[in-house]
Amino acid sequence: MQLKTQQRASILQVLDDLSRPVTAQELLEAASVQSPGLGLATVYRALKKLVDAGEARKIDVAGVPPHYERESKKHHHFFVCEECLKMFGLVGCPGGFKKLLPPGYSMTSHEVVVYGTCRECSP
Amino acid sequence: MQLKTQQRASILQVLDDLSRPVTAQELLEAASVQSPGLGLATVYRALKKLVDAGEARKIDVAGVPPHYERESKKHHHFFVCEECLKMFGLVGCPGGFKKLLPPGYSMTSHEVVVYGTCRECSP
DNA sequence: CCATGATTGATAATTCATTCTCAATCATAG
DNA sequence: CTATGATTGAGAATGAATTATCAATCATGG
Repeated sequence: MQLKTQQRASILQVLDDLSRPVTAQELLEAASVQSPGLGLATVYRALKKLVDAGEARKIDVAGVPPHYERESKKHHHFFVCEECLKMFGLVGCPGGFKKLLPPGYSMTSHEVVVYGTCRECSP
Repeated sequence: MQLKTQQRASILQVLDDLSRPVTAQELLEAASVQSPGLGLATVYRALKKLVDAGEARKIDVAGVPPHYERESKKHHHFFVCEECLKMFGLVGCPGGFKKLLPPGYSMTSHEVVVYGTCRECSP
């Protein structure tokens, strides 16, 4: 049986409140405010359950460690700030990716990552 | 001083001949035909030199181990076959990524990965 | 309130890609 | 051909993310 614990509640709340993808470390630090002494293993355990349940997803992108975010049906692309290395979700999509495929190839999904400077880090 | 060895020649030739990004393992297996007994460390050493010299580049993409390809000024996007997990280069780009950015954000580069089924794996 | 099984934190262990170590071998200038 | 320094292969070592272990603690049905 799945028990309700303060730790998991904090983790889920932080994942919701910070509305951008975060690393397990970021999540640990943010959720530790609510749940002092929180352990990294607990963060990973919570993330694993959420991902398995389809309520969160892991995002692997070149140049930064893996990030996690709440599953959402909307934005599915990402921005990585080269200054602070934070990741942000992007809404919308240019489309037109199928045109890039050679004959005989078919597309099931696609991923876009934009690198640059976020507002906070802009001069 | 940089010596010319059979191993490095094979590695470079395979990287050129297979005109698609490959993993260090794939490279080892392919180059072993020409250079029997080739070691993985040698492959990594050769790749490191090529990357440092700007003649090859490492491609990190979600779902597959890192791949390497000869540096080229042309295609810069990738296709990953979900069946055989091979990676292929794609020519062209839909563009229009800057439109996705919120105000205050700027773009320096972008990456696109298309997932699907390659010709070989298509029914 | 209590028994019981779930959860937790700390840390060891794992996994994978990659680099290091080192003795043996090889390429090449002279 | 030979000395010398570069390169090699094998396997150990590393670094980073993640998972397993285990004793202690906590949540919850009864």
